[in-house]
Formats: sequence, structure tokens, C-alpha cells
Amino acid sequence: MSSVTNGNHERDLPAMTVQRIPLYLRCLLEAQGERLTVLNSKQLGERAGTNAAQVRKDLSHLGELGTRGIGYDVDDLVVHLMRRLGITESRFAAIIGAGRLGSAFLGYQGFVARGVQIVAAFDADPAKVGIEIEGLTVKSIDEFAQAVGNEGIELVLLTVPAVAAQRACDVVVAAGIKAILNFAPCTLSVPDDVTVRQADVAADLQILSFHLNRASSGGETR
Amino acid sequence: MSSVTNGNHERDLPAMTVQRIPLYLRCLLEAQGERLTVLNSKQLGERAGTNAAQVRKDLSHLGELGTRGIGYDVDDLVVHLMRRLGITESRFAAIIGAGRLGSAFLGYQGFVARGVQIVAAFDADPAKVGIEIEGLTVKSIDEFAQAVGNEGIELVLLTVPAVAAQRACDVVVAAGIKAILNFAPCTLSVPDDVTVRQADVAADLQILSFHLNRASSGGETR
DNA sequence: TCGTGTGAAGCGCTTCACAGCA
DNA sequence: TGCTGTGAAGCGCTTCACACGA
Repeated sequence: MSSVTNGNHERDLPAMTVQRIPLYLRCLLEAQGERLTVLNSKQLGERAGTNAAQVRKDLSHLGELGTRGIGYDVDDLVVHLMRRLGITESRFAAIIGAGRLGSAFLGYQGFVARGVQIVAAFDADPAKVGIEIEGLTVKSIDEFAQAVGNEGIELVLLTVPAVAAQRACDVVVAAGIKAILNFAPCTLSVPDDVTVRQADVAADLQILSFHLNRASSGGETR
Repeated sequence: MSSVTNGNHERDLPAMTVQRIPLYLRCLLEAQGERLTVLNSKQLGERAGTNAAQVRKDLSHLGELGTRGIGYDVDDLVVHLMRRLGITESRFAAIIGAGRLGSAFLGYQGFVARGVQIVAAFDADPAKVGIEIEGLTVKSIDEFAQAVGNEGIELVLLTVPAVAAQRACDVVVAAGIKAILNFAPCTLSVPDDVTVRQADVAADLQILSFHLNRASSGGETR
């Protein structure tokens, strides 16, 4: 009603654009490491594995971030993408399930640079509670709700066995968490306002297996 | 040229259908565990988190697998989907990078039931070579090409740091591997006939973070 | 009757092509 | 001149609605 050049560039990004923003951000951080200050849509597209038109269309949804005749300022764009992703300040995450996979993520040093900080680990198994993994003491799942408030936890990585996943998920949802990354190969039931992303490694391998078939068989039917 | 009811149900599935087949398969295996013999499209859709129309359209691409008025025979469908994915016999996979994440997958018992068997682990670090993880001795990456032939390896899980990923990838591709699941947060350059799937946990968390923003802010612009 | 298989409609994403601006 | 931002065209996926068949 008052702004002129500022269109409705605030909410409602296409789902596919949202999925690519982390990819663009990663490529831009790489470019920063190479001391590049400007990237055009073609260059960014090549790094991200897409094309220039896709990059321009995606970024145009965020506002007019580029300079015609020049390209995109790398530092500027990094800030804009981080702001859109809500990671200008690190988001705090918790791991539920201190098994092999959960421990691997606890020890991974790469999350902080991507705007996520793992601040706590929980397990339902009393044998796991109290042990220290990568400098963090595993807490009981019973303490989860309290920890969410105390530590500002907003994201959950669910790394429990499939049979325990729904139970753990219920605890997480009851504590007010709205975003879950589920590594268990099962469908989780959650309220509409909770977002679940599925990370099923076996499914990924099956998809790759499918593509192996397509490549090898020349064209015979049997 | 001779078959009557058999249309061209052999190759060329829509990409999105291929992505959902592992999901359907997982739901069907669950149903088998519950001693269910028949599922209709609505029931399968609910389990898979989609709808009946989507299920029917997807499965129709594989042939006429259902029975009108009844639904789909669970065992039959499992066999069909596994055949399409090329996992009627287990596919053999190798892990490159015997770090925390690679070790976690080596110890995961759930792959075999999904048609994938991890048969070897490799690392470029001489300090890692020779150590035993979950009953498997870590080999040098230099032995990879030979092992591919000896052990029938067709899939690779790449769990090395980002800086080492392209180098490791080149070794894998040179050994004739056509399918790679890359856990390193970087874009890999591969020939056209090699399929790479990206598994970037930090990117998934960033997407979840974006959705947190959308949910919390009621509608104000600033 | 009930549920599949399927053409057709609907919808969203991708690509194109070019106007607009530094 | 060179590259962005963007309407429009193109394309593929999803959803609908119903004929067909057990």
C-alpha cells in the first residue's frame, strides 16, 4: 500500500524453489571461499546443477536481488537466502535416538556453517542415558519437553528404529516441535501444523537400483 | 507385435512414480507383516501418505496389477515392485568413507530387507585401512576397482568429507560404478551415464527451518 | 456393487524469449 | 552491451470422473 518497487515478495515460494534454495546457498558459500564477489545466473546454475533460467526464476521470487548486466552479489545473496531460510541466527536442533546414526550426526561438524546447531541428544533406553557422545550427555526422552523450552530447540532429527519412531514422534510433537527430519523408514502421523521430512537411505538406494536397470538393458522386453 | 493385453508397460516410468515405488513397497511389506493379503488403492494411499488416485495411476504404469472390485494382492505387488526396482536378488553396495556416518550405515541391519547388501567398506586414510567395523575390514580405496569385479558391487554410498568427495567419486566412476548416493554436501561431476543422488542432511534441516518461519509469522510483512 | 484403469481436465513447474535496466 | 526479471508457452504431474470388469 505504500512500497513501490517491493512487490509481494514475502511469502509463498513454490515448493521446488524452496528445495533449491539450500543448494544455491551451498554453492554461494563455496564461491565465497573462492573469493568470488559476483556470480551470474549461468555460473550459479552450473554450480548448482541446473540452468540459468531456473536460477533467475527462483531468485526473482525472493525479490530483485540481481543487477542487470552484472549478476548477483555473492555476499548479498547469501544474506538474503539465509534470511529466507530463517538461519541468520543458528537454529537449535535435538537428536532423538543416540544410536550409531544419531551419534554420527552428533559428531558432524558441518551443521553450524549451514545454520543449524545440535544442542542436545535424547534416548528412551536407560542404558544410553547419561553416556557422553561427542561432548554431549545423552538425556532421557522424558526430559525432552523441558529441554525444548530451556534450550530453544526447534528442529528434531529422529534417528530411532522404525518400531520406536511413532512413539518418539508423539513425544516430540507434544513438546511443541513443528519440524522433524525422520530417518526411520516409516510414515509418521503428525498434526497438520507439523512438517515432517523423510530421509530414507534404503529408498534412495532402491531408486538408484531402478536406474541401473534402465541403463543396462538395451531395449529387449524379456 | 503379438501380445494383446500387454501394452508398453515395460520402461519409461514418470520420475515421480519411480520415487514413490520404494514408498509403496515399504508400506506393502508392513502390510505383509500384519498378515494382510489384499490392499485397495485407498488403503495403500493412506499408508503411503498420498491418495487413491495417485496410487492407481502409479501402479497402472507397471501393468494391470489389480483386480477390479477387490484391490491389489499384497504379495503379488511386492514381487512386481521389487522386480521393477531390480532388487529381486539383493544388490551389492560399497561404502566409501569409513568415518562416523559410513560406520553407522555399515552397522545398520535394515538394508537387506530392502534389497541392498553392503559388502565392503573403503577409505583413503591409511590409518583406517585394516580396521574392522561391524565385522567388515576396511580396505584401501586403491583396491576398490578390483573389489567391484570380485564382489559384484553396483551401488556406492559416498560418506567422505566434501573436500574428498570428487576425488573418491572419480575412483568410483573409473571402476565402472553407475549409481552413487552422495552424502557429502557438494556437487559431483560425473559422466551422463552415472546416476548421483544427493543426501544432504543440512539442506533438509534448512528446508524445515524455512517452514518454521512460514508457520509462525501470522501475516505481517515485517 | 465395488474398485481398478484411464482419458481428460487442472495445476504447477520449467523453459523460452525478450523487454528493461545498469 | 550484457544480464536480470518476467509474461507466455510448453510440459509433466496430479486430480477428476467414469467406463470397464470381477
